[in-house]
Amino acid sequence: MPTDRTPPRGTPAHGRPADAAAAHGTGGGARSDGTPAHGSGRPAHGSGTTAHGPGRPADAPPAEGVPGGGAGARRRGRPRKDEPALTERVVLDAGVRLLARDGLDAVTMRGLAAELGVRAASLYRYVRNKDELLDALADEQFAGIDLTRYVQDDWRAALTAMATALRRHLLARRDAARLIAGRFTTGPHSLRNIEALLTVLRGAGLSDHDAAFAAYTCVTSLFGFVAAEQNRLSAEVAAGMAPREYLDRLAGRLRAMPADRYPNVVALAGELTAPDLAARFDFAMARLLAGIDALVAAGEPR
Amino acid sequence: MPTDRTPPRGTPAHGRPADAAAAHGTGGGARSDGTPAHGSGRPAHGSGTTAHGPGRPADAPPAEGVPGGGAGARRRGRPRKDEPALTERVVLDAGVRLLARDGLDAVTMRGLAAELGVRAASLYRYVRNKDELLDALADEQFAGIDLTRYVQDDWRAALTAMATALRRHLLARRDAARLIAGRFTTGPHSLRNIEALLTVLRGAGLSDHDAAFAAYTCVTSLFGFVAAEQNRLSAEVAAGMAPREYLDRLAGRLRAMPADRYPNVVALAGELTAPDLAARFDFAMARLLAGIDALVAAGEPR
DNA sequence: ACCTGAACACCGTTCAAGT
DNA sequence: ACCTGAACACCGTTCAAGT
Repeated sequence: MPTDRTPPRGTPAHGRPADAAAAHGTGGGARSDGTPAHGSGRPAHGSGTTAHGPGRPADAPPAEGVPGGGAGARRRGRPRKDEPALTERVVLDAGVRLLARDGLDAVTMRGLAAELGVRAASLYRYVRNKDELLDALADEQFAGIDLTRYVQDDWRAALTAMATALRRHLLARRDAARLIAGRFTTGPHSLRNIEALLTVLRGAGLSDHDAAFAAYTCVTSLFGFVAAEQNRLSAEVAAGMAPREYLDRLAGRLRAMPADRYPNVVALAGELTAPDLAARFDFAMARLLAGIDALVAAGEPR
Repeated sequence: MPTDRTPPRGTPAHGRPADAAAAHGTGGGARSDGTPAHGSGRPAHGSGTTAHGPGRPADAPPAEGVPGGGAGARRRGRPRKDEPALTERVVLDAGVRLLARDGLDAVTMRGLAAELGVRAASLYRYVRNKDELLDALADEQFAGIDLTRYVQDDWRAALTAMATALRRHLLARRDAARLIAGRFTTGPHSLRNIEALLTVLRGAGLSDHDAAFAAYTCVTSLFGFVAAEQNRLSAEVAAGMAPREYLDRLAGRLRAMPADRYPNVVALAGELTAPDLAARFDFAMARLLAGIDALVAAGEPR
């Protein structure tokens, strides 16, 4: 249960870094241990049952602690064999693991190095900087989902299935939305899924122009929705409340607003704080589909 | 509640401001909904020109290096007068200024303190931590826009005008989307605009349930779109390229993909990298409107 | 070729101590 | 009551070394 929270007071609570974009100059910032183990209900995330990409090393061994195995004597240079020990792939996989396990704020160069039993400076042989690492990590979030399998003749059914699967996939990945929303991804995994989306939209009869624009609309809307959803979830966790309590409190706040200035907010306080985000998502996607349908219908007559 | 536990360890006198506990961890932050004046005339938001609250010392000298004028002797305690010198409002305004001028990554506690001619530790009397500061800053991004003025009988026209205005507003604010997309905002400025949106949607004839859900859909979709747009823009900047060059390069990359595996991506490379994001936004909003229209139409007959 | 220690210039946050 | 210096435990990144 998510109830155990309240930032740990012994340790400095470091604010949320708002991420790490700056390629230069000032670093990103700190990590916030404010977030606990990510207990909020929902299907188990981590490595679960999702389909993997093609020939990936899969979940890989969890990075052995210390090389050499002996005493604490760390020597310079590299240890023995002339196998690289590190590769870009290994670094990236460790990043994925770290992100899934401890969240985005725990993904630091030093932390990642520790995950690999190595020092931070070593990583710079495999990634240009942290920003590039996060870009790669963002694309990597799509490694485990292949929308191609949802392609079918009934375009409405296909789009609905894709949207549902994508939402579920992202929600199951810690901080995925926060990571993705913060950068512009055009990596290989993303493209595979765009391809599937375009297949369906063109199959529905949309023009090239409309298909491309509709795909963009679907993607940004879905990301926007899931980002908001994942943020709300972590706001609940940060507040140390169960979802229901958090929402009830919010509803209470809304209802307490001056009714002359916010009549609709007050009147709809209940609806606005409805807990079932899956229903809201279905609503959103249904509206989008209906909107696209209008375009399909307009094209058909000819 | 994360708020009340963790009493200050050493000093009993160091209790945090009473209102902080009352306001609760959520978005709104420490100030309750009353919110001080904050003229927010909207127009010039740039740097020096922002509207001020009531009796503020105005823009104040940009933090003179040394007080007293003489040697580098910074003394403890506060200097002379017993006016507070800092208030929550002043801190927040400085944050807004810093964000607008130097971007989100420049908003650090130390940097903000420097902006105010003060040391970082002083800020903790006015904000609980950086995360809360950013929450307040996120809501503050909506201080300068009032969607109420776009309310009108023609709901389609109203929604279109609102969406356009909101997009333009956010795009004009450095890193606004990145800031907002990363947190769940329920502050006073946000609520005012939600109110306007709900007014229009209910006016269109939607049920309470549908109006609330449609509002949520509009907001998350729009944020998703603008976040992607602002990210792309900053990706261009980070790449040090002109927009056209950046997109041409991207189009080239897409066209170079294996056509057997990504036939649609390759075929639509041009459309997918179309530079006119305003057109894409209009497309997205038109689809959403059409989707909502289907709902309105379904409700009307009865 | 690959990894490291050490350093640099930053972070957020706490707290006893000044005025 | 309000602000500060100093400290703590972190950051990202560079670079001259070691092996």
